[in-house]
Amino acid sequence: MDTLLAQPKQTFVNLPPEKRESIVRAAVSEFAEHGYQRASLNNIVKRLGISKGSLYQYFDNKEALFLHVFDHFTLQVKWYVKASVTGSGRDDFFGVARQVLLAGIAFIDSHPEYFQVYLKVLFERDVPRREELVARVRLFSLEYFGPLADRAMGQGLLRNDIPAHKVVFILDAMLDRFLQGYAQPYLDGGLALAGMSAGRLDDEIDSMVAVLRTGLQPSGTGE
Amino acid sequence: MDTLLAQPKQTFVNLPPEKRESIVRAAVSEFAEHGYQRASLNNIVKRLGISKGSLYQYFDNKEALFLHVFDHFTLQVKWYVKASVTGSGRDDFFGVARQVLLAGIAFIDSHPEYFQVYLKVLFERDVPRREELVARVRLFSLEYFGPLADRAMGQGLLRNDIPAHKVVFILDAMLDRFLQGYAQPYLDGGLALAGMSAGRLDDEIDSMVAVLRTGLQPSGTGE
DNA sequence: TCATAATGTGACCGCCTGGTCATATTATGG
DNA sequence: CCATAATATGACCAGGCGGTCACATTATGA
Repeated sequence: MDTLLAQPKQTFVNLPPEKRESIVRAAVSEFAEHGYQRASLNNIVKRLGISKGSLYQYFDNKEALFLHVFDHFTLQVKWYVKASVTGSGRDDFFGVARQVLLAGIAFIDSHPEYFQVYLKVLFERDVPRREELVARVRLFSLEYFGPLADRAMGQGLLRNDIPAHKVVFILDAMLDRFLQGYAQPYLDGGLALAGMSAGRLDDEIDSMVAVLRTGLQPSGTGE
Repeated sequence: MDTLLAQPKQTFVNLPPEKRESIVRAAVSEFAEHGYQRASLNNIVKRLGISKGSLYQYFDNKEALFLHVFDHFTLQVKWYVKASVTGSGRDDFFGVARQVLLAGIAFIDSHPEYFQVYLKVLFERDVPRREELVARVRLFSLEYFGPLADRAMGQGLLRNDIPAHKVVFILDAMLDRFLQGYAQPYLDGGLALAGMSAGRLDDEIDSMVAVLRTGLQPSGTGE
């Protein structure tokens, strides 16, 4: 699960870090804009001002470059989510959901193109090892919220007429859709999430979580 | 809003209906599999057993063919949704939501490739007139639920601490995500929606709507 | 200094793309 | 029957793709 998808060649590892980073950045940018299949290695080397031969000294082929980019993406996401939750109270199921949502927003703000790569993978058919890539991100979400939901259910903090896995589905759907809307303006259902001020965004998140609370907590529980 | 995006050439209109339909079907299939940019006209004519020159006698170019396909898609969707709601009680906001969800499922079942085309458009960047295309579908949803939500709010059937447009966002997000999960197995958050029996699917839909009800109705209202 | 290894280069390859057009085939109606 | 219009065809074009490779350049260390 935590193994890397692809290793670059030794030549790439030997590169000075700043050059490595600029190459990854250019690749992310190209994959974000065009998805996997339409992304052009010619474009990438042109942006970087290096020759195509060099790129092939760093990575075996287009697929290896792409998988390397995706490895970076998943590592970053997991780091963001884990960092956001430690410290805050882990007992409040919906509080954790709120934290994860905020972490997602923060990630998109600081790595907008990485998130675009992910969205492209979701809806492009012939991406190499696509199922595996998507599973890495989504299973992370399910594995993360699943146990939390089970525990909350055990403690009577969730409605018992809805199975825990369905609670996770609803939560996951809401969070994912919110982040998609934030990243892609025309997906936000008229909420104008994209480019919203941090304060107003917090309000949106709070009311979103409030609805989840009301809908998913046992009916007697106070707010 | 209801004007067509693109007209085929007269030669196409003159074709016998079954040939027209087979051409549209082949185009839908190709666009569904590869999205707009990677879809290949060569593939389409190969499948159909016609020459490329013929295709260009029917449509000005790739874009016109694609827009014609999308026109068909939007017309079908609107027809499905409208047909599903007439007859049932229009007063129950969440009942309507449930009907629309069922209509979406029915549409995907009978036109799976059309829905794939739509999903591809959502996440592909350089689709011609993409914003306009997406707006046609999403605005339909907003324009459809917006007034319903306003009315329900006026009748005190919705929580008054959440603005109506936010209610619409939540509803839209949930419906859309549910349909995406139904159409793309790896998006369903572990619910295994795809290929689910009709009965179990209805259960999933009912509990989804139940959560929405509980979360969005005024706190005193019964279920 | 110099042999060797590591790295950089871009012309080139076969393949596929959307699109064109001169030509062949078929339908039409006087 | 035949002239004309409508339609069908596929070889062809320029351009872009991922990938290769013989060669040029640079770094290394004895």
